[in-house]
Amino acid sequence: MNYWLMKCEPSAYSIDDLERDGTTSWEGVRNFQARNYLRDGMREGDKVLFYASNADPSGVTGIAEIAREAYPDKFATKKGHAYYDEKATAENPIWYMVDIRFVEKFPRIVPLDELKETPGLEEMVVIRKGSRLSIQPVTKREFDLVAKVGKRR
DNA sequence: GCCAACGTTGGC
DNA sequence: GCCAACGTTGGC
Repeated sequence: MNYWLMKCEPSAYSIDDLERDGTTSWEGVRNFQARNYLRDGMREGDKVLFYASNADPSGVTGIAEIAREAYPDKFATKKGHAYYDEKATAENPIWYMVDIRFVEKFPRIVPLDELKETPGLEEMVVIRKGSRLSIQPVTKREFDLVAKVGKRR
């Protein structure tokens, strides 16, 4: 099993939205490295740290899991849509999406500051300066640590 | 809202 | 294939 961190601005979609919806599609990834992780790395059942970016504070708000493996991002061929890409075709979709399922909402957010201060998380991609990837791999150790901290209190 | 860091594009 | 220009991300 693999572990991931997925970013989203809560003004666009939050852990509360995911709890309400149960399952949601994850479209709009338009970065090749993030696309590769999503398409080639994510498998059904993989666990996800759900991260709120551009938030006050930013941080991990809960856990999700991969409900459906990568399939072509249908919005890439939808003309006029914000996620439209003229280079994407049915034969060569370029971009992919997955479905994720709600697992749990932490009783409290684990803010970025705390991730930075937690021993054992020094190598986490998300705490690195200038780390803008919206989909990042996480080790099992990192995942378990963040989950433990998030469930505390 | 600012701006540093980063990815992408396109001229050459 | 270099690199300047541009657009975007995301912490602050």
